[in-house]
Amino acid sequence: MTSNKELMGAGTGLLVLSVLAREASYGYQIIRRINDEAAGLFVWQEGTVYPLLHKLEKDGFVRTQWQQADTGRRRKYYYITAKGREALSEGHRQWHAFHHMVTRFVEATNGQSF
Amino acid sequence: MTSNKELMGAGTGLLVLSVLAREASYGYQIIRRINDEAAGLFVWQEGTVYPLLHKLEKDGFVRTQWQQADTGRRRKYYYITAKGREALSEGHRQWHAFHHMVTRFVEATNGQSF
DNA sequence: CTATTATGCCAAGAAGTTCCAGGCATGTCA
DNA sequence: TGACATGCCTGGAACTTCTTGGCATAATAG
Repeated sequence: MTSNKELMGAGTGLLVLSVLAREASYGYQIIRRINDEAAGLFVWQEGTVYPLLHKLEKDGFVRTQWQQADTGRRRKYYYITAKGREALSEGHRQWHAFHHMVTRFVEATNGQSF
Repeated sequence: MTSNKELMGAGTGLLVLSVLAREASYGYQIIRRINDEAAGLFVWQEGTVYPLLHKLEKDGFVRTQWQQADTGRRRKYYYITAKGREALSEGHRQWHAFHHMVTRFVEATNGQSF
């Protein structure tokens, strides 16, 4: 039985994992990508994302590797693991189920103003 | 600028407000309705919903009234306010925007396994 | 008649998440 | 040189949710 907490928090991990499923990346870039894509809907702070990345690593959903960029700066790259892809798939499934429920509820309320 | 926290937490308030937009109800019944509708996807605890209801009241999204049921038991009925309906409408809008973003992200990852 | 279950409200404390506000270091550009 | 962007991180505050419990009445089972 999935807890509500996991489900709600799933949205954040889901976004990060989906970014990494496309291409390995590092914290600073992940933050920019997601905030760009959010286009003002929300803004993730560094203090939100770095702890989340550490948690994803602890859970085995990503692995990390320090790399030296052309610029000379050190970057901590995050790679999604097989387990991470499973979690992404499952999370996506649950997300849809939850969204479907929310939509059904809210749209049942009335036919006005939406 | 909406914070991420508000957006994620919005899902819970959204469900409760949408229940109340259809029909005034009381805590115990709200919990059962939502858990029934969730059909195992998640289970809300009383400890989650009652504080949420108090918060919705404090924010002016609902007002309350004690009533005596036919059974003789006291029930605290929650009525959605105009402000609550506005919040529901706005929350619904944001929820869609967020869901759209999540979907776009996740489905961009690959064409497999979903 | 009594014990259990269902109804109905709530709170206290723990655990987890996110934000805010920083710190620290290097590279780039004016 | 000084400011800004990049790049990592932490500590503490604030908030949410869960767990576990209490309290009281009504319905039902034995």
